[in-house]
Amino acid sequence: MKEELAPSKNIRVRFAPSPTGWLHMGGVRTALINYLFAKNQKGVFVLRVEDTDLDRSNDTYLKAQLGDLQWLGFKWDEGPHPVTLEDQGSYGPYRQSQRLSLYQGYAQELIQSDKAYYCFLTDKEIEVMKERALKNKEPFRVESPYRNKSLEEAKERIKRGESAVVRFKVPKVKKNYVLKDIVRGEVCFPVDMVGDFILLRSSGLPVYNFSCAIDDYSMKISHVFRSEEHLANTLRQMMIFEAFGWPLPRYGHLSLILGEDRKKLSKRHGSVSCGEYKKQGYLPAALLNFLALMGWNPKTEQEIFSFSELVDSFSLQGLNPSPGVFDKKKLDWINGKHLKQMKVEDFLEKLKPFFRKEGLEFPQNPIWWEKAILNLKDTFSSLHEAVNVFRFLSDSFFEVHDTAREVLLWPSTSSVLGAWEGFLNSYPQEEITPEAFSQACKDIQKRTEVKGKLLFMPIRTAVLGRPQGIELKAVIPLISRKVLLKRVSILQKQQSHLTS
RNA sequence: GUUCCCUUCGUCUAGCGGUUAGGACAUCACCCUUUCACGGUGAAGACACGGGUUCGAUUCCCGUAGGGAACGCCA
Repeated sequence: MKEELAPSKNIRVRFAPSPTGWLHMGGVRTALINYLFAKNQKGVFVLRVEDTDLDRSNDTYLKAQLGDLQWLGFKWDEGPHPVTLEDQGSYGPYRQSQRLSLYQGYAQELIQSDKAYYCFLTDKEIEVMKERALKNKEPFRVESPYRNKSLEEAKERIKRGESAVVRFKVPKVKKNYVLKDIVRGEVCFPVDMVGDFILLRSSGLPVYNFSCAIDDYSMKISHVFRSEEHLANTLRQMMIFEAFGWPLPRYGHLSLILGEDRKKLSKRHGSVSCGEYKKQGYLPAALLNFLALMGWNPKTEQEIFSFSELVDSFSLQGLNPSPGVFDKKKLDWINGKHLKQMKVEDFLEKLKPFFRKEGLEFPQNPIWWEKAILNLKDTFSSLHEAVNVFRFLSDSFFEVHDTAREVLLWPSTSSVLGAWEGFLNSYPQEEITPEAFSQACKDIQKRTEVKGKLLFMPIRTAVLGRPQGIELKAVIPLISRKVLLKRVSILQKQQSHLTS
């Protein structure tokens, strides 16, 4: 049964990425749920860096992840500054690599109280044990012969230069550990589910389960939301908390995000990093909206949420234990909805970096922009799509698309183009109004006796370079007469080339 | 293999003993549109199976099946 949470002060949650790669969508969802809970409860959101794997962690990844988190709109109350990496908050340092002496001290405490021991098993010896277990179809668990050796003996070996890890002495007395999970209710683990796991590596660096437990305690973390794959780790961490006699934080294990093949979302499913979605033109608010709706339900029929609406409506009861498949189509839809709700100036702001990247140039005139975005905004479902549409408005861009070929071969096309050119030449202003354009179409139709798609497709091709696409009435006022003339003449040249 | 988790339309989900099983994405049709899209209307589409408990199970319990995850000196 799910347990109701008593309202509690001092809510402190954390998101604890490890800087060994780019920020992953699963990570974003974990961060989001933690954040929503913290902020909904007026609690503290801590960002802790789990960089005890020195070989794989680096500052490039760390900065990229913090940057992405910031881009998404997360603000952490405590943790490293996104640019300088300088710690902010009174429970620091927030990078585990800077807390090593803390872990070593606690490890000593466990060793002294006989709850942990030095183990001298080599990789090779463990490998042999594993193979034997596999052969006998037994579950593999490390059974260290050093578990019951005296501390004096161990110290003697270390003095001689042997390298040792510190293993936790998993208690053999208790039968089961019961976790009261916020999203799954009671989860029961048998003690022998895990063997004596490593606390400290031979290098003296802590392993995830140890540093995580120590830090959740010492940073006074009240609630931990993390993905379901950590369930077995939680058992280990519960044991560590028990060994120290510390009160356990509340845990909530979030359902996994799956790819279309129902396997854990990973690189082979395509885009999984936050940065890729950013690059593709998704809005941060849309990404968060989409992710929030996987595994969480607002209990209303609302589907489109701003970040702050998400914070306001969040509740633990909406959390769902079953895994969910990442549906990009739905993301696209949500993104489109967010795009349509955007103010013109915000929209332009989001679009600018994409224009820069594509090398597109546009009039500086703000009135032009206002009109352009207003006319076209509702047809986009992503910024990427928007850029592709705006491309047609750029003075410097005109390309005759392959699909125009057929149109150019129609016998009536040449007279339509001629009439269109004639209209442009005689039009007294640079900016053509939608009304003038409609009238022009009627005139051309009357003069050439061509109508329907035979009329409109050549004109659209003369404007956009292709017979299909954006509505002409919306787009004509945004392109100057001069540019339109240039485009017709290019097309006419191609046409005569093609037909001769 | 062992342990743990999960199971309502193709997908995300509502449902917390009595419902015509609700919504959304996607799909299809129609409307709007002198194209594409947007938008609008509508259609089709689900309780994995077998036992209990109960007057009554999608809902509670137990099995079975299926799927997933974890079993590192990764996190």
